[in-house]
Amino acid sequence: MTKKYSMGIVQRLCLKDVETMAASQGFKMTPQRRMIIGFLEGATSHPTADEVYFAVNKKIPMTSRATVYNTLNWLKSVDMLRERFEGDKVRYDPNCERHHHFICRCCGLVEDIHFDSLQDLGLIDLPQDHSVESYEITLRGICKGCE
Amino acid sequence: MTKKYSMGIVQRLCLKDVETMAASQGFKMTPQRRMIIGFLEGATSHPTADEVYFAVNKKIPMTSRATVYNTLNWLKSVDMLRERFEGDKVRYDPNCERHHHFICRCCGLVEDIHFDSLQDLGLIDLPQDHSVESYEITLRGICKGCE
DNA sequence: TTGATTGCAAACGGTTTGCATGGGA
DNA sequence: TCCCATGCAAACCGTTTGCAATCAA
Repeated sequence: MTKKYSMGIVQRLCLKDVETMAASQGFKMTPQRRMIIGFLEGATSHPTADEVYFAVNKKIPMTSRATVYNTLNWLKSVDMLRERFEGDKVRYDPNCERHHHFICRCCGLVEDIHFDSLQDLGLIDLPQDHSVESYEITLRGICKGCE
Repeated sequence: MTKKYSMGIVQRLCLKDVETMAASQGFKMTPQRRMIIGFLEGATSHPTADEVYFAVNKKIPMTSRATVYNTLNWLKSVDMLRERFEGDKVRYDPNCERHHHFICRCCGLVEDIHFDSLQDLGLIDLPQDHSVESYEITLRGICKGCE
């Protein structure tokens, strides 16, 4: 499964975009894939593979872990899903817009921070020795619920 | 192994500090621990557990993986070592000073960026709903070697 | 002396793989 | 029809655990 797909700036994973991409790249849509994508679309947090597995099986009690991983890796390989390591597990982030994160050191909550809500760093300040293409900011602290 | 230790601001993992901490907290120093810490002290990159294991065994050919993990977790639990997920594996960062990172999307190189070399964000811009204690910036791009 | 630390090997948990079956296009 | 995707189970791999032996303090 090589990376063949690029659609420019994808804001957020959505079924419609995946259908388009699949059709043009020769991938097949299946009920399982639609369920998985549907769940990710609506996810406000950053689910783990297992959370996807259980959520999908609550609706269609017949989706194997292999299919879940296969689908997640497929979406990752076409840049429609991001993998992040948070706390101590891998999580999947359907938000492909540039954004930052807030992580609560108490409960592990991860919240997206809209890119524009933090000031732009300004490329002038970035180190010159490497070619920097993007950046993201991770804020750490205590969330409202834990305070 | 509960977290009992706090030494204020630790700049960078060093054997001397660990010896002091161990003595005051009732932990024991062993040749294996000294080797592992010695390796981490001098590491310019962010080694994986396996890299530590092989590096240490090159010098003392008798340190088990269990001991490596045990020591890494011990240092982590007393805030003298940080765990990071980079690329697709867990890595250990002996630099406990506030700093940022540059990650090469081509070779996976991780380089520390001195905190002061990026402008301070200014807390005014941070979201008000959670209590933000710190932040770090991850720069992504292509390193000099890969260009 | 004493109990923390070690090495070993088995266990564990998340992810991937091989293969035969099933189902989109 | 064709071959991509699926389910299952086994394999894999990094990490943790249980236990008896060892050794730092």
